[in-house]
Amino acid sequence: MMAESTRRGVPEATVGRLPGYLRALTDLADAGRGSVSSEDLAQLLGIRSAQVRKDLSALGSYGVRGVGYDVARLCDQIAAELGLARQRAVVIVGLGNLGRALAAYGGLAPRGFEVVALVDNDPALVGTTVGGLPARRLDELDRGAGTLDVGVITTPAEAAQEVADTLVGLGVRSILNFAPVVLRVPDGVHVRAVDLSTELQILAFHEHQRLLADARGDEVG
Amino acid sequence: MMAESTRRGVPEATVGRLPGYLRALTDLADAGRGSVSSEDLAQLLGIRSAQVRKDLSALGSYGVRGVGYDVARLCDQIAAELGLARQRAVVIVGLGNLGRALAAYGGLAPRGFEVVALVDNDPALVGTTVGGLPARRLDELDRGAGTLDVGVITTPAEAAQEVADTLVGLGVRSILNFAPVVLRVPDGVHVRAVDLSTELQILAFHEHQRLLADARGDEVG
DNA sequence: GCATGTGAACTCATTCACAGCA
DNA sequence: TGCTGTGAATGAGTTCACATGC
Repeated sequence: MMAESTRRGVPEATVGRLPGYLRALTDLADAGRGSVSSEDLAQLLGIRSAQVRKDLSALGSYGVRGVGYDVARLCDQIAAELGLARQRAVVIVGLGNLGRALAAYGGLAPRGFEVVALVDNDPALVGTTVGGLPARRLDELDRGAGTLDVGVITTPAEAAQEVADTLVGLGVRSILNFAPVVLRVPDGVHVRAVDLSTELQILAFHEHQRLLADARGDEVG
Repeated sequence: MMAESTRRGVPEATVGRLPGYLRALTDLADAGRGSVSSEDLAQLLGIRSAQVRKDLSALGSYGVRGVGYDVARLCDQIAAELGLARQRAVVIVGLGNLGRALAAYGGLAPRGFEVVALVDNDPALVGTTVGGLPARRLDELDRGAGTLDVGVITTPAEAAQEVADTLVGLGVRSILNFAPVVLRVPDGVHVRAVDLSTELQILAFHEHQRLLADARGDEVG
């Protein structure tokens, strides 16, 4: 069956860069720039211009040959693609140092994400407020919270799977997991994992390789 | 020219999974498991067994056909590959909520990373201690800190590039950047970026796509 | 028999190079 | 002329399927 207008199917690698484009374009818009070339954007993101053009043309975007892309329009285009028209409701589960830091982070609301609920099962924390929001128990969450779009898990590793199960039960279909475990979730639920140790170990690997290369007296690769 | 033993060249995608293997194997070792199959590991990491075998054989690893991999040995093998024999010295720059949370995080030391210095340029913070370490100014960092392996940047976006430049000047060649900017660094310096808004926006994209799909009454992909 | 290790097939992503159009 | 949009070429990563060896 033929597609109505262009068939959607933005490559995952492109999706991963869209927030970067959006950030750069927002900055350009704030600076009063009306249009921008793929080469400029490439510089700003640290990638190649052909990549930029491929990415943007995957959105069905309209650049102007010989001129570039209209900054404001491309902004809107990408924001729409990311579904940022609607504000998202975020719940943070786990109010340790990291959870509290994220709860207090001011960079979310202006980017379309509003923290609407905080959760911790530690009785000492329940009832206290962080950034104006009260902490509740996970099992009280269904009431009064309205629809939740995104769950952020900042619990210890041991608790994370159970939290994820509960969130999925509440209808959450997007999870950002900071706990160092692989979460099992049903099809249709998206999980992204952020792990500090993992990142550091990857950096360590490269440092180690450089060390080995230096010891061998290799040319710089 | 022929390689001495197997030529090193672990694919980047494999490197990204090594910390996950290490975590799973550490857990297995703690649980007293002596050996493990690629299928078991695949389950634990949420990937396929062929992937596991490819990854591990890239390390020149010795599994035993018909049996599996020796847990303790594979642990050592991967730790060696990641260069974790040596403890790494980490400096955290930017002692806002996130920086302080990371400074207080206990999960680093056991994984080979020791926070040896904390930096912030806010006079109100300099001299205070977080997790037993005093906060100093960035320009005092060269003295008494010994060698720094990894810089973690948790400053506001505006300050991040300057901090990165300074760190590079101090000999740091691995940077973990939490600030929402693309850092420019010389060749040979590795940067990994972690950005909360980016992650959330990627999740939002997929949620948005599901919504569109639902509205069209599509089959589940 | 059973699970590893690996060539080959395949899918996904990046880069090139140039046609097409303002 | 200059910059976009894109087919073609290349490269990276994943999956398949089976020969290999304990």
